[in-house]
Formats: sequence, C-alpha cells, structure tokens
Amino acid sequence: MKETPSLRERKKAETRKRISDHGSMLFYERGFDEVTIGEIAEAADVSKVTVFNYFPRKEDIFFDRIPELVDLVTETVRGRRPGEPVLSALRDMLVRHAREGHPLGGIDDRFVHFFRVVIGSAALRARAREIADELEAVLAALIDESGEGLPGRLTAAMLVGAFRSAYLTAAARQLAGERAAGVLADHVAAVDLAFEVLERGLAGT
Amino acid sequence: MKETPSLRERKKAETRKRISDHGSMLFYERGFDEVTIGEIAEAADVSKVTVFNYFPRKEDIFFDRIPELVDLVTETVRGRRPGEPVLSALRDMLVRHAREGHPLGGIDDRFVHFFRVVIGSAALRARAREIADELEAVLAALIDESGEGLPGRLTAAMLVGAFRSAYLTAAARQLAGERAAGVLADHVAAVDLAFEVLERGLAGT
DNA sequence: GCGAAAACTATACCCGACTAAATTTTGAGT
DNA sequence: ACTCAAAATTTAGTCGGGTATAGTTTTCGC
Repeated sequence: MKETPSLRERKKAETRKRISDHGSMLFYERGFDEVTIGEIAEAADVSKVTVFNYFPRKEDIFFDRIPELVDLVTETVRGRRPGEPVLSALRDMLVRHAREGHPLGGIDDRFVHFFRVVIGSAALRARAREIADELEAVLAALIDESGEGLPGRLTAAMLVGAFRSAYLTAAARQLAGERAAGVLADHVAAVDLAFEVLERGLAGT
Repeated sequence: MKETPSLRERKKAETRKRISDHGSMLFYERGFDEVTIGEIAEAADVSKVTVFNYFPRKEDIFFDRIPELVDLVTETVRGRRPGEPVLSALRDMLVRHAREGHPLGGIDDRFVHFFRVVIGSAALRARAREIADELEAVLAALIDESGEGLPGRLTAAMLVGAFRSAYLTAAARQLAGERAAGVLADHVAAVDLAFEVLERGLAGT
C-alpha cells in the first residue's frame, strides 16, 4: 500500500505539516480568531497563497485530522469481526479510544487546550458541528450497507447526537478544571448508557 | 400580559418587521449570500447601522422566528396535561404541527422556497445547526426539571438528532420536487419511529 | 540532461460584514 | 410646550479571509 513516498509527495506532506503545526501552535497561544492566515504563512515560511493551496478554509488548518476520524469509523464498521453487530463494534472502539487517551478520543489532560481553542471561536464551533454532520452521513451509509436491517439515518442521528453530547459534557468538565481521570469514568458510563438505550430501542424494529 | 403597545414599541416592532420582510424577500429572490446588508437597508428604507441594531448577525434576519420555536417547545413541555409524559406531549405537538403545515413544522409546499435558501448558503446552514444546539440545551433542561427521571441531556440529544434527521430528509424530498402531501406521511412515520425507539430504549432506565 | 507538469511566490486586490463615535430625530411624560 | 432619553442616523472606517494573475523554482519521467 505505502510504497512510493516520492520526493514530491514527501515535500508536499512536509509543507502541509509545517503549515498545520505552526498554525496550531499560534492558535493555541492566542486563539483561533486572533491569528491571521498571513501570520501562519510567515511562521511556516510559506506564501499566503500556499496556505490556501493546502487548506481551502482557515478552520481546516486546525481540524487537520478529521479525515482520519472518518477512516476510523469506516474501518471499525467494515472491519468488524464476522457476525459482530455494528453497534457493538462502534461501542468498543469508542470506549477503547477514550480509555487510551487517543487523540481523537478526546479524554486526556492534553486536550484541554484543544477544547479551549475550539470553544473560544465561533468559526471552529461551527465547523465542528459541520463535521459531526458529515460523520453522521457516513455512518448512516455504513449502517445501511451492513445488512443488519437497522434504519441507518435514524440510528446514526441518535448515535452521533448522543455521543457528541457526552463528548461535550466531558470536555466542559475538563475545561472547568477536573482531571481527565475523574471525567473518564463518567464519560464511559454515558457512552455505555447511550448504546444501551439505542440498542434496546432498536431491538423491536 | 400584552397591554401597552405604546407608539414607541409599535414603531420598533414595525421597523423590525420591515427589515426582516424586505430582507427575506431579497433572500428568496436571489439567495442569502448574494444580498448585502446595504441592499436590505435600502429596501427597508433604513440605515445600514439600524439593521445591525435590530439583528446582531445577518443570519438572524432570515431566522427571525426562532424565539417562537423555543417558546413552543417550552410551552409544550410545561403546559402538558397533568400526568402526561414529556415525550408523548412532544410527539403530539410535532406531529400536529407537521400535519397542519404550521410554519415552524416545515412540511408544506410553501416552505420549499425556505429550504432552498437555507440549503444554498453555508452561513445559514451553520446557523441552523447552532439553533438545533440551543434547542437541545433548552430541551435537556426541561426534561430534567420535569421530574420524570429521564436523563435530560441524552434524551434531548437523541430526540433532536432524530427529529432533525427526519426533518432534513423531508426537506430534501420536497426540494427534489415531491409534493408535501406525499412526503408528509413518511415524515410522520419517521417521527413516530424515532419516538418509539427512544421511549422503548429509555424504558429500562 | 531536458521538457513538461506541479508547486510555489509575490503582489495586488476585492468585498462585505461589522464597529465606533458623534449627531440628529422622535416619542414619552409632565 | 418643553425636556430628556431612547432610537435612528451619518460618517468614516477596519479588518481579514479569500481570489486572481502572472511569473519563478522544483521535481519528475524519460
């Protein structure tokens, strides 16, 4: 799969990373809205146009790893053990990532700063909601194609809604000063509850 | 409650309405992003600054009736018949409004144009998501205060997610050319299914 | 090496949402 | 009538994301 990291590709990846890294660093220091594209370009030693070349919108510089998140969900569903229900595969994945403090899981002391930046910017909050929508659509399609007979749209909407709510609650508590360790237990419980409700509710369909 | 529609108040209300009406009209004609605040000000025969005086953000000119929506939900929950479960009151209200083609219900031939404008503008879509979030928060608080022992956040998140999904599906079909009458039946079915799943799932809590 | 394609740079520009401050109008109460 | 405070207006901006263009450097495939 990964065989030709041709020089061109490597340089591109490196430039992209440099922009994203310098951008994120500035955002962490001063907040999303207080940093201009020009400053990022300068910090990354790149022209302003090049920034837009890699990131069509400013928000994408910060939310750089979303594609990985979509892939993660897709792989979780498509690559589940034969016979395992979609929902149980998703539940396991989500709980595991939270427990391991995986970057995309979100429950970890390091991510307080990440949350602070997002909460502090209307543009980033808006983009985050948009991303949740995209995830919901992907998930709905995956559920439909899984052949378990679940109503994809409804299931995805409820699941994304519930998880997002739990995630935000956990983030708010961490922002309020609680340590990740303390928040984690409740968060896992909230996720478990969400899946229980969903599974029980869908059982009679 | 409503006793003093003093001249001053009436004029304010009238100015507000004039701005919102002219604005909406222009949006319907040409799309949200293609209309500037300046044009709206001119059409409403008001200064540009006055527009911002009444509507802090451009999007609010179009989504003018959201406060009514929040009130509607609040009254539905608080004013339900004694002993009636929150969820059943909400379900009745939502189905009734859809059936009656209520402006805030959304299933009516007239609203195709409304949808088109929203779908056509990233800013309006973003604001719509934000509004859903606000509604979710209000609903969560209402459910918590209802004393039925339901988990407010989770219930609200799932309900708003499910309804929004159904609503958007119905809107998309109307946009694709189907008549409201045809879409209505499926939409009501989708809402009913959502409530069934939710109620059954929550039953064991 | 060489020509073509891709990536990058410099630069200038647009655009329209939103703001600040000072001034004028207008309705309310006496 | 007359005064006062709220509301509306005028004027004069700022600000930064995003774009368009045209030219320069770098990498690739051969």
